[in-house]
Amino acid sequence: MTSRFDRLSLLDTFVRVAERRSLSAAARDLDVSQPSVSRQLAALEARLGVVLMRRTTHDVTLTPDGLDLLADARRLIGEWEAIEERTAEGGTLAGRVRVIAPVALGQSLLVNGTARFMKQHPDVTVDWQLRDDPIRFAEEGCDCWLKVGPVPDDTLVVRELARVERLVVGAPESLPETGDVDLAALPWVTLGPFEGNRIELFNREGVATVFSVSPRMASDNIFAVQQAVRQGVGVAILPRWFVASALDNGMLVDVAPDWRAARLPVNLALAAGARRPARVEAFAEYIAAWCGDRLG
Amino acid sequence: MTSRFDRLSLLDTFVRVAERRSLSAAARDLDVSQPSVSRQLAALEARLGVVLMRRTTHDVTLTPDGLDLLADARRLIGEWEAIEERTAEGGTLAGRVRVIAPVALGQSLLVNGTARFMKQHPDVTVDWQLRDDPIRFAEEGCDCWLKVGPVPDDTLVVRELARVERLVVGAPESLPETGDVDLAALPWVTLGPFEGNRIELFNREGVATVFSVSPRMASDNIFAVQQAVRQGVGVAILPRWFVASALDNGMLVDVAPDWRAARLPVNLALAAGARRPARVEAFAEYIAAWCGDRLG
DNA sequence: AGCGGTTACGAAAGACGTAAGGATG
DNA sequence: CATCCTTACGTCTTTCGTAACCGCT
Repeated sequence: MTSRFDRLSLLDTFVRVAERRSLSAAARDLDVSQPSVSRQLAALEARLGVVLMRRTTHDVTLTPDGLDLLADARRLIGEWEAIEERTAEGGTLAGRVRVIAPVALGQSLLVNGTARFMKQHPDVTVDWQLRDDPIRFAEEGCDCWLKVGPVPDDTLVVRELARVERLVVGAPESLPETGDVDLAALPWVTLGPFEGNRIELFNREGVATVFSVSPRMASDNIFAVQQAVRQGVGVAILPRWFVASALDNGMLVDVAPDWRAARLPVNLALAAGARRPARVEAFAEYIAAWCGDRLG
Repeated sequence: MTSRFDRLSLLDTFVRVAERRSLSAAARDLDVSQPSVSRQLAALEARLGVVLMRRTTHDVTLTPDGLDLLADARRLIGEWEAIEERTAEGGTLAGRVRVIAPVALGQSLLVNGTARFMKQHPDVTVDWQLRDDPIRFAEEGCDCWLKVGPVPDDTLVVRELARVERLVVGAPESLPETGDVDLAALPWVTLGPFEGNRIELFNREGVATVFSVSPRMASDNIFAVQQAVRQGVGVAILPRWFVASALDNGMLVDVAPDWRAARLPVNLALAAGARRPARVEAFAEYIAAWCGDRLG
């Protein structure tokens, strides 16, 4: 009756099965027999008095109870790992860190920026997923979520990395030579998630100016917007970190040096446990420093 | 080599031994043989690669590593309990909640106030420790810490329950009959931890008045101060909740209705885990509501 | 000398893997 | 019908309690 299974191992198998959606696959991962996984799962369900997974022969799906457990299980496992790692101090970091980040931020800045981290910690695997859709953190098995704008999940610990400066840029040849430009009269290219047709800018004193535009082009992809601007389609609001080199080499110009769009916060979110595995803490620390330097 | 011990049980025994400062006592508590405890402790130490406790024949003391582990171990155990309780929903709460609270707050308000909670949850034991010294939360095995003033421990989650109103009270017969009193000229009784010889009061507009007094009496005990005031030794600054009934029945009067001392925050602190056992959450919720009603 | 922690040993319990059974797409 | 999960069974590992041993006050 008293299952002498290690409760943390039980959670571990549970998480593995949930991730692989298969008992057999989890068994291979964990290097045990498949019946063993089956028994452990059954034992966990018996212990909690709840059905965690609905098994059909060709798929395994979490019940609502299972979904609830998933986040807690991952956290508990992580906290145990943190304990083991802390006492075995000085040891080299190892394991996998799963990161979700916005496409734009990830493919240019972040992935490049982690090269040094990867060299420093050769046994750590970083698994990047670049996507812009809001995620259900708890269900993803994600260790570290980077997001532009507020993080809509109060089960997470959020740290603001930077507030990115955004400015109006255009291709130099497509702009009037006169110093003063009528921003509202220019053709605009807008970046989907952040602007509608309403542009709001602030000068150094914090005074706002608002005007409507009917964009010549709109896209949810920041690279597409930049390309369009370079080719003279119009002007756009883009983050400074993204256009810094283009500004330096003259491909783009700061159309309205006195005006800036509201700064957008870049946040880093971690699961809310009291402790996290050392590899996760180290990665978060590293990426925070990197972003602070580059985006601030 | 592969210790098949349940890691959470290992932590549980470790905590028990730390609390009882004895392997034998812990064994009795846990209803296992004493050698079993010895083995589990050894297994945990082997697993973490650290000596957790220094055992002499008549005492067991934690090493620094052991001290570090203690808080984490308690948290992990609590979080597992939270998992078990959440799934076994609707179940009746059980177990022990250890509370540390200031003497004054505890012996009058709090302990009385929990009567209904105790009735609602007959299987929950509440273990009150009333003391005013700052505690090392992590080492105490405390679930819930009530404190007046800021909580100097960033490993805790703090919730402000109330900001208590404090007013100048005196015994009616010992006061001049005239409406206007010169507060600085009255004899004072001061409450140790909160006042020195410098009294600062605010009127409704938030304007401050400061004056020095040389107290006729000083004490760190709020009951002693109240007694002295009632017997006409002098006036004192006391919290409204504490003197409310004395004000109602005329034993004390509000000496300076236009002036109030700065409100003192009453905080509730819990260990910072993502989840806590249901009994702890329930207790915290209850005591917070109670204090909000009575102290606000 | 007594109390308390560790080590030794036999016994019992439980978890594992292999193999058979059953359900589903 | 093939795949995947569950149940059955025998083996083996591991933990448990009892008992002897050792150290400290």
